[in-house]
Amino acid sequence: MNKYIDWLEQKNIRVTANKTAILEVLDKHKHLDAVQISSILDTQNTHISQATIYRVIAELEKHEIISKLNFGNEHSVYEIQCAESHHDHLICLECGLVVEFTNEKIEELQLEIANSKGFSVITHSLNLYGKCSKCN
Amino acid sequence: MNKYIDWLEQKNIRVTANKTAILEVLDKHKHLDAVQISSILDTQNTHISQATIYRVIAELEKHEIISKLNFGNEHSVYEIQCAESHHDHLICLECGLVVEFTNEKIEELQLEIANSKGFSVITHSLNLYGKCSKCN
DNA sequence: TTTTCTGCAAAGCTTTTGCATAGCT
DNA sequence: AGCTATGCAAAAGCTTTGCAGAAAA
Repeated sequence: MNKYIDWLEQKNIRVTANKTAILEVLDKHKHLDAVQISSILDTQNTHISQATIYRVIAELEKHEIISKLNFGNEHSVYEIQCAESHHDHLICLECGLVVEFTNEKIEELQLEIANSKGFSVITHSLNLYGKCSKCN
Repeated sequence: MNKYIDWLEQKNIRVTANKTAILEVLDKHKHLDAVQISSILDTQNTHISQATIYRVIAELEKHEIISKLNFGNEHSVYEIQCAESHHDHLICLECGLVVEFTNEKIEELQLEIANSKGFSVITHSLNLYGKCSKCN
């Protein structure tokens, strides 16, 4: 509860029930798009207008409390970013399972490659698509 | 010219002027979305209805002649896939420059990671976002 | 009190679909 | 001839915006 309020206050964002409700949904069910967030809130009898959902998401993303991810063909999905370290994703194309991972060597190699092409890296996204152990 | 016809024939797709025109645009200007393809064709006095552009893109993607890419916030863009080996992308957040690269070690590490999580990898996408040498 | 947030309804964009005609093989 | 492709217009989705009233600091 207070966790979400803390995140907002740390970024000097006005605290409202809508914002904490959206953060709570995203914290419990990761990797949701705006429409899914809306649906889950409706299920919980916490209806929030779509306009507000989009506005809140945009603000949270701007302040780096949540981050936008692209998993292949679908729409962008969001996950909590603050209080979490960077990670990459393994996505099961069969059942949709998402597993997070980090790998130091890959991060290093990425910097080397960027360097060799004259790029400085600000961020990156690495998604591995395949089948999880259950779907194989 | 004939290159595009060959690609289509190899996949048993009916050859039409619209399809070869769209392939030609994508071959010359990489990483375009549907609207950009439409605009470029209009510039060349080769108007193709949007419905057709979307239908052709979908068919070309389904047959793996082109592939869809997500570069961060924007819409999906497309690039020629057939006759090109897999590669990853460095994207300049300032000027939009896209540089392609491949790295054997990263590919190997990806397989190792996936293995350790019980995943088999079908495909992957690795995008490095930053600033190119000109924009730094 | 002042600023920001919110809902509603409308508008904007991108993408998809139905249907009749045109084009490829 | 038979099957697929195409254009047009309409529909469907998702996202954004204007505005007036509500809530937070």
